[in-house]
Amino acid sequence: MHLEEARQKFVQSWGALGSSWGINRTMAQIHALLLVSTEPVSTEDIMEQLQVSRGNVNMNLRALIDWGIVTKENKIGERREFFVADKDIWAVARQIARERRKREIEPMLRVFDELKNTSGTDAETKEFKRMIGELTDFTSKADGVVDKFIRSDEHWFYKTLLKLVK
Amino acid sequence: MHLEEARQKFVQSWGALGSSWGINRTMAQIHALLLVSTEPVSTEDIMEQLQVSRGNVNMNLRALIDWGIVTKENKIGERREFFVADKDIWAVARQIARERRKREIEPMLRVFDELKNTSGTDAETKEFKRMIGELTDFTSKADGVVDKFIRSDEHWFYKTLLKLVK
DNA sequence: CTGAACTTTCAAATATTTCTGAAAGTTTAT
DNA sequence: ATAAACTTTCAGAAATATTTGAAAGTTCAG
Repeated sequence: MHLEEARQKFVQSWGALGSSWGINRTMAQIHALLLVSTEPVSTEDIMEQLQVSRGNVNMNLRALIDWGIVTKENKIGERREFFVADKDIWAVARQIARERRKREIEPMLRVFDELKNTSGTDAETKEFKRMIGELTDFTSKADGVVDKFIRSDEHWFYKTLLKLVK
Repeated sequence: MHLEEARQKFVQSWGALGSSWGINRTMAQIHALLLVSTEPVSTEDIMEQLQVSRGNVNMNLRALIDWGIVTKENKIGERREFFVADKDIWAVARQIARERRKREIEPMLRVFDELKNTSGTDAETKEFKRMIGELTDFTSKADGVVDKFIRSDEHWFYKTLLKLVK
């Protein structure tokens, strides 16, 4: 398989994976494209390579920047903007973990907290509260692990992983 | 907040969380409903409580059964089927991890494996292969952690978590 | 075997998400 | 100040995902 075919295959697969994790296909594809590009890439480049509109590229680039895994870059003597993805996979993973934690785990824990105050002493209510309690417990523990991961540097995490996978 | 309101809020939130993780809203809502139900629940019950059609409930129940986190239950002297969710959150999490591993991590590793064979000795190709190598490394390590989690019982995982979160 | 009770299927309808493209906005050079 | 070069916005269009509902299928008691 030659480079262009491989790159294309990677972009497609990364896009497909993204969509099964609640990330839109084009955003994931743009990210993939930047990941495997050695040079900073312009909006036009992306439009051409992925065959999508300027507006689409612009919006998804903003989102990637917002997630903190892509940055603008200015080439001297060039008017237009170029973009690069953080190439450190561990840093990208930590950043995504950080964002999803903020956007999903924290709000869910807040909901659970509210639900703890459900009134009633009947068996149904007790059972409901018990389940919410278990979910809170589980979610908090998962949150703890994610938090540790976010705070870790690669070295720490690598060592811990070694221990974990034996 | 009284029980019905709380239950409703939980079902809504679980549905919303599901959709940001690539699980369709109704499937997540049905799961939520079963999670907080003490008694086995019939298709009709779900239709009524979530205000969705019979076909929709049926399809999503099949999917939940397929994921291995919901089971059919027959009440004696009753013709129709009832459904219950596995109430052990850790078991549910392990099951979901197992399925997503099979459906997502494994195929992605297979794609990476193919991409390793990209021909070419130029700098671009080398860089591409290096990135694929890093992604493979990262994904394999994540896979190792997930695998360990899947094989763990709650006790083991709880202890490890304690170590992890200090 | 027949019909009642229930489940499954799937084509069409609906809802949701994503994308386009052109207009408006911004920045910089002259 | 003007214009060229580029970026952003967003209403409507297109694509995708989900849902409906009615017909077909299944099971079982009588």
